[in-house]
Amino acid sequence: MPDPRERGFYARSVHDVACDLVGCVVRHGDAAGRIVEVESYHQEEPACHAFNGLTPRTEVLFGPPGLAYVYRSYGVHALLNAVSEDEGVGAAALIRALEPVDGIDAMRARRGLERVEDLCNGPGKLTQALGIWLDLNGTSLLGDGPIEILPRSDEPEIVTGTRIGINKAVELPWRFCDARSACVSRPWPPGHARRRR
DNA sequence: CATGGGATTGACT
DNA sequence: GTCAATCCCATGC
Repeated sequence: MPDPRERGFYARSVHDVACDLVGCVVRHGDAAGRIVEVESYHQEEPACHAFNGLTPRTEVLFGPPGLAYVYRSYGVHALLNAVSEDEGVGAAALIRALEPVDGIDAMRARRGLERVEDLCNGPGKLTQALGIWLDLNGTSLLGDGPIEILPRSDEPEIVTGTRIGINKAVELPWRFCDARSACVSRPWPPGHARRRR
């Protein structure tokens, strides 16, 4: 598998990128977490911000692969994506949940919560826990910017499901989760350990 | 220029 | 299960 510190990792089908990001580690400053949930978005499909073409908001989405696309959601939260596919194609992998690895006390302080499972089990939660804000939109994820994504140290068992919180193209199975992680956001997809009989 | 709608979360019934 | 917070931006007149 390609290395997420190289641009080629992101210059592939956004679905492959999303799937391969599960198990990788995101670091920002002293805080880091293992990715346990990712969704893919592509310009050909109406749930993607790039569906309506190049606008001021989506400029980074169409930029070179390996950039962070950070945008404001519901006027309140920052959501972190990895820009994927070739430059000029609007596609990105939305990082939706992490298992805290490093800097857990700093995460607790930023989140105002104690339970480790609740620090990063949602896309707006993990940016708050890591201290990632909108000013990091457009920065590199390849190790030469403030946010870094490091390779897997193990091979996760991945379950797929439909994406969360959208009302267009809801049927596409473009959500990828670590089947065994306790930090996946709800609702859990079919086949997730917490949901098994 | 006015309006409507989110790739969410946390609090509450 | 419901709901408000909150603000940028895409859309339409």
